[in-house]
Amino acid sequence: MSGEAPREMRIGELARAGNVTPRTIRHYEQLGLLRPSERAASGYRYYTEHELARLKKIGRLKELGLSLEEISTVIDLYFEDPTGIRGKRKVIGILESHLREVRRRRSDLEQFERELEENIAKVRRFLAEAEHGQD
Amino acid sequence: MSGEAPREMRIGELARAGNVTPRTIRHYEQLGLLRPSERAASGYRYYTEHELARLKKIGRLKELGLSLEEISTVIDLYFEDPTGIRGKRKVIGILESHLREVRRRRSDLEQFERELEENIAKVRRFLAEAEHGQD
DNA sequence: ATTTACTTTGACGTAAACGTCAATGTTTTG
DNA sequence: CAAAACATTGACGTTTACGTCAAAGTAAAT
Repeated sequence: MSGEAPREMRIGELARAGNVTPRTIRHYEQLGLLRPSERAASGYRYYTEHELARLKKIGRLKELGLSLEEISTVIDLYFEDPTGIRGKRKVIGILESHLREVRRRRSDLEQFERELEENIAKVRRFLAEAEHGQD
Repeated sequence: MSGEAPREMRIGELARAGNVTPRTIRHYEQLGLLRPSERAASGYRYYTEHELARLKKIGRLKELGLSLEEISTVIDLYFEDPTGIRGKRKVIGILESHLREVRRRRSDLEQFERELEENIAKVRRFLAEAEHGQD
């Protein structure tokens, strides 16, 4: 009725699945970013799909340009269910500042995108002219 | 008829305008990324608007996740006037891959923005409920 | 019961991108 | 022209995000 035997894996397998190295996973653990679901008597770390999802989320947040430390301040907002009452306003404050930052970066990227399009068009024109003349 | 006296500035002013430090500018110079337009007999570096534009471009390429070394291999594509004929297609190829990257990152940011908005709304709802109940 | 493959905890190493003196020279300003 | 503000070249320091041993224990496969 209850436990679906949640498919455990060790650090190597998690690393392959998450496209990182075991060292990276241990590093994340040191920063408090990703803890194993269980620790065997031997000392071996065991993980489940849940930790894999978290690992992947960390990767995406990294691609956004967040440092691991920044990630550690927000990652739980994605995984903890928000039933605690304490500090809700602070959480909102943090999320809102992240939102502002994301919007700023997005508009920077839009600007850059336009510049790139212009540059490409410019080079294309030169290319076309050149092909008309000699080659 | 010719020289419009192109408004020179020293490293400190360029740094402020580009929102970096003088150290950063010297570092970029060491990497061959950004050279002063002139070097006075005193040793002082002098820059113009052209170098400021270049400095800003470096910043944007950095935000794209390029390393300074990668930037040094492509930055000239943005500033050399494209009258040379050789390698135009390669240039277009690089610019287009940058464009693809920019678009990918932009859509990632959009996704993240939506997630943030959702999370904020969610926490807000919990906050409102809690205030209804006790507090 | 051995190999063989994995994992553990240190602990030192590294690459990138600057930060931060220090000692000294330069430019500007009152 | 003296003081304040700014710049120069070293050169060592720092942070981030891991890489890379080493020594030793554990698990899996034959």
